Amino acid sequence: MSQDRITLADVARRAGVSAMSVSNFVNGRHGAMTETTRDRIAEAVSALNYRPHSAARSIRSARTWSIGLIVIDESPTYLSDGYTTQVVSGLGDMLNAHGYTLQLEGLPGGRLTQSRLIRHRQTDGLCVLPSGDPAARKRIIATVAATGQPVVLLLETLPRGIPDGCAVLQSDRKGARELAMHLLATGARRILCLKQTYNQWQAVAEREAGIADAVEANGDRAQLDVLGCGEGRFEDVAKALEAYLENAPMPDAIMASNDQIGIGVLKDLKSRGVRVPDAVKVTGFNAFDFWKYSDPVLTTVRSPGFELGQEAGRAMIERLETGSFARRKAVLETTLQPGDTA
Amino acid sequence: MSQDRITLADVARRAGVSAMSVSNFVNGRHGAMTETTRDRIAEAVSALNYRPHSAARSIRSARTWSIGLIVIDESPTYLSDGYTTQVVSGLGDMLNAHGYTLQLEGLPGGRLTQSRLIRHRQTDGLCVLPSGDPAARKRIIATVAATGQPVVLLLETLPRGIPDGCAVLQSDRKGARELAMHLLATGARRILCLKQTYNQWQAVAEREAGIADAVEANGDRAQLDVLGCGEGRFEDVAKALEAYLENAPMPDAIMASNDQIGIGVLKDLKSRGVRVPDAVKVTGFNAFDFWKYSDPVLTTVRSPGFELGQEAGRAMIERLETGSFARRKAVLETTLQPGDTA
DNA sequence: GCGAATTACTTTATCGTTAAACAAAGGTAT
DNA sequence: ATACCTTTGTTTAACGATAAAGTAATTCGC
Repeated sequence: MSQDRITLADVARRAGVSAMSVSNFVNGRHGAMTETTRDRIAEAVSALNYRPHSAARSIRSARTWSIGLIVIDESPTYLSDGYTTQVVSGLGDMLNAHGYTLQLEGLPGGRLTQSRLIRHRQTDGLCVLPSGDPAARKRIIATVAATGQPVVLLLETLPRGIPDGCAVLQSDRKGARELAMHLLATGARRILCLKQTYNQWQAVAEREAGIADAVEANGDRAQLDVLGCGEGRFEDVAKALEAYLENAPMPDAIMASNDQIGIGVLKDLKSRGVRVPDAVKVTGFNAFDFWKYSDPVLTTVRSPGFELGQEAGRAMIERLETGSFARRKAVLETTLQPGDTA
Repeated sequence: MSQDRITLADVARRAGVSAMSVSNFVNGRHGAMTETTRDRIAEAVSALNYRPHSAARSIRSARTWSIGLIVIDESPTYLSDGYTTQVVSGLGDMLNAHGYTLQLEGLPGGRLTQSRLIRHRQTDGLCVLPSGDPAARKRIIATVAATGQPVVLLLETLPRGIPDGCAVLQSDRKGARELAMHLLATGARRILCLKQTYNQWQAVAEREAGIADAVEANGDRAQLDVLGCGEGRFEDVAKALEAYLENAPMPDAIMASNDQIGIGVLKDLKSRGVRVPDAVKVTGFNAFDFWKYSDPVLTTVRSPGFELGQEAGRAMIERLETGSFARRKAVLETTLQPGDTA
């Protein structure tokens, strides 16, 4: 079976060359190398099943070939949000394709200082998907930046004072504004925005702002109410709507800050016997690839989660290979995704 | 700003002690240490913002404090399946709580040999979520085991010849059997099983076997047909059902191998005007926490994905700390999750 | 009151790799 | 033939931590 702890020296001994030559071979620098030498090293490497010791390599070359992703989430199931998983997939995909490894860590904002990726120097750079209120998010970013490592922020603008950082965003505000304008254009006047308040991402605030933009552009003819609904589970949505409708008439449109809430709204309205979209229009915003499973199919906005992760990886790799970030900010486009509910 | 490259020696110099003392302090061995010394080291560590260099630590201690998870998936969005994300969350949660880091890598079975986690020695152990046909899965497991690292298999039984391994499973067969028995007990005779054929997990085969168990136990009174539907998207489900119904009457029950397919079936039947569960009973098997979003709510089986990930982490940590796996196999229970469709 | 054990450290050697400097052999220009 | 590259390697000295062994001062058993 595979004899353990095979080192460069073992391979070198068998191939009858120096350890450095083996190192050069393993790292793809066979430019200046006789075919004979190359073959003998190749034979020895595969015969001994040599596997480079990453830590030893890292200590000398000052590169770990590993990138960390810190997901700030209040729940232990920090990947439960389908959007997050798309981001992770995209990032991992890009990193692996370029020879980097992804180290993943999810924790609540309050426990950030316990993060191993922050406390130990074990990555070449850190990506962060922050959540929390604006002050908490800023604190989180400052803590990560204090490690001195390159930082890529996901779904969060780069604050001043982060010299070695970059932000990768998506057009949440614009996407939400266009969705709202569509509703207003098709006759809606009173809009209710239903947003999650559990994990506060900047993107969610942006969506709210985008809706407000559209409503304001319509002057007095339109009106906007905003309602929080905690984690956004069915119970949360039902409770929030119940409370709202006690003091207000049914709105013309309900805009949810993500698809999960949107589907919750659809369910609740169905149980009330309210017809969608005739009586009330409903929209989501797809935090996950979920809209098409609802019945009727939810009108929503597609978020480029996978691409966002990829872009973050690309930016980080460029930074590591050129010494500085190519740009301080990248914005990916959201796209309106028509359905049957608006 | 944070002066980079602070080493143990720098901290030791400032605190007026040896590097070893700082090392002991940082690693929590302050048992034998004067309060004065401890305080001076603590001051120096925080004043210099010292962060241990993981690679340097690893090279001497032969521990990386990092565990790899290899997800075999044919799609680049290897976390798109919600069940997988639960597993990753659970594993990450358990590892982080015990001071380990998670390194995540997703790739198709055919590209396994390019895996960095396999080619490099950079983790203390490897967890694998295999997919593919049985022969491919076996090959994958053999490749991973050949690294000589401890292996934990997820949703896959441990083949012979893997001395340093462990399997963490869930009772798919039993869960599916009970679900099928419930259907048979409430009058179903002709059952159609609709399964994904894209990422072939052992768990999916087990579910099919469980259904077959129940049908066989009913002798000639019951009949089972099995149909593949590719990735399990709506189009796939619709096409598969269409083809089936050309040569066969509508079955009494349709059992999907996961919830996504189950919801696809519900949609398709609704478009055909078939009433559920009166005309046809429908069940899923929750690969993701999804059932409750369907309308009507899908009758399904809860899979303990998060707990499975946790258990895998626990097993691996025990292995690393005691030198051998406490048990070769752990099976977590699935639970019937009643809904409105059966 | 003396050797043995304990406490609180320090010293030394080393983990496996790579950066940097060096060297020998062969080829080219002059 | 001499000087000067180029090619194809080798040698040496780290990188930053920890295991293991060592040491000086104190406490303890009897």
